[in-house]
Amino acid sequence: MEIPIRKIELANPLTEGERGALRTVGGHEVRLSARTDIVKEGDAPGFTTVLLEGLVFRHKTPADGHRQIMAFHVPGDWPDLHSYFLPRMDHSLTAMTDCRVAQIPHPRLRQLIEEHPRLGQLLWRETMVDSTIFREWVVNLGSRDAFKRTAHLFCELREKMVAVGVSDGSSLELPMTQADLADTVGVSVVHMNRTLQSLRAEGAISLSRGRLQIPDWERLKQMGGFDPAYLHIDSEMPVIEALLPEKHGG
Amino acid sequence: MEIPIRKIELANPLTEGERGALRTVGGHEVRLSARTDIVKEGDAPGFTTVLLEGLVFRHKTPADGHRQIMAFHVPGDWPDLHSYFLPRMDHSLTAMTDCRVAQIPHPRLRQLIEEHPRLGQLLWRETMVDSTIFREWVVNLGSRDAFKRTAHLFCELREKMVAVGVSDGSSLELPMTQADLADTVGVSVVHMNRTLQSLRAEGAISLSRGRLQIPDWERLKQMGGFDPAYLHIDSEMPVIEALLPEKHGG
DNA sequence: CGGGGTGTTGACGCATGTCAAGTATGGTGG
DNA sequence: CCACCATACTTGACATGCGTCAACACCCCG
Repeated sequence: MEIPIRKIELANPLTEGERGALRTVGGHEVRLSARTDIVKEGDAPGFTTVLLEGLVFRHKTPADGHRQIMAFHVPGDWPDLHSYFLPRMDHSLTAMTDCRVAQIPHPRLRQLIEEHPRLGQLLWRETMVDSTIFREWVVNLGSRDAFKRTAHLFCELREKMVAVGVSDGSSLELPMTQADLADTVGVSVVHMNRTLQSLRAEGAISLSRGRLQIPDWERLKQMGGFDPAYLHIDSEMPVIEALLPEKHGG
Repeated sequence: MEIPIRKIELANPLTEGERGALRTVGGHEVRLSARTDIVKEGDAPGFTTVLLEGLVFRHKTPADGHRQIMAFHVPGDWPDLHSYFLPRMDHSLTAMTDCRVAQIPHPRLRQLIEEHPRLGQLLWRETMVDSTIFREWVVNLGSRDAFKRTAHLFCELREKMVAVGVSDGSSLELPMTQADLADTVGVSVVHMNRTLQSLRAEGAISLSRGRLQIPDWERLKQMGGFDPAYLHIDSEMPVIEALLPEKHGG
């Protein structure tokens, strides 16, 4: 089991010791078929999940309303890391495609963080990037119409997938239904259908058989009012240098 | 300058050493008048802000759209802690009322975290709670109508204010305009005005001269479909016990 | 006493929801 | 290979939540 480090390393290169620690952190690897729950709202899982392969999403169905999807995750993400500090899940985590995940027991995670404090800080940074993305979703849902919201979502998915190397930027594997998209963007299925037709008519995308094609990336970006800064994909993390083992050891 | 620990301690009591470290962390105390920016989108502040007194909010105005308010913060919150790892601000932080804040230079923060790793973890936990709140805002904006969204917002503000002791639960000081509320809930000013009238007509609230009255808390909660679990106000943080200095020292 | 920000109201239009009836599409069993 | 079914997608007609515009009322502050 090899935990993907590509995404973490975008912020700061790992040392050999840190890579080794991740390699030997333990936990089991699990294969899941599409549409199965990994953890459910209300659960208190004793482990943290690292996505190795596939696409997963987080969602919640409030008592009074409809299901809302709140995040999609790509390989290298730790989508329920918060369960380490906030044991009770306030939403569910479900596989969108067939997936491979690593499940790291919390005690192992604690050991990892204690022995490699810089890894802890890199994960903390991941938590903050996650938070930034949710804020952008708030902006998206609160201030844009269905057309822009949908374009923006596709932009985000593309950038995240390109960053971890599962897309070349011109097309992505997106095996979700229009109902899934509707519950993400906060519109009805019927309206999502019409929104997708507009996007197609504008030549911004084509979407069929689970694959999204992006013939004109600049155009799609412009339609969604997309500014990738919030993803912090290549932003530096200056303060952590001081914790590098090399700095202490010589 | 006394950094409020009440909120942090809800998760886990602090040791005397940790309290002392917070007390002597340094940085200056600053007074701000209402409606002044603390940090702006695009800034790379060299410090982290702790709110000591007052109400602040975070917001962003995308190039193509309207201002979106994405968070309100109460005393004890660290609203721009992320600037420690993600230097470039992707949104602005502004005082809603006259405020007192502490500005802790990042190097001091690093020192604090290195010397008191458990404090670092408690702050990491705060980051996760923050993230949880943004997710709930996504649910709120994506799956509820203006009436419920507004009721839900008031519920959240009440609970946060009660938790840190600036409200008794029956009324709160909320000196924001209807335009502010509209930009939070993602509706127009006119519609917010009508929504507030409905809430008043239902007897759920009254709002005037900057004060929100909540005559029937249970009713308001029910109208907003509000479940306070996501605030994690009194949830435990079990894994951190092991880092308590007492456990090591005896 | 005047003026700017804030709150309120009505008329009207558009984005989006709901309902209902289809048409593809893909998987399964005979 | 076909018949069948369930699920997804699509379309039209209509209802409604919400936005926009414009006018006016209120209120604090100078």
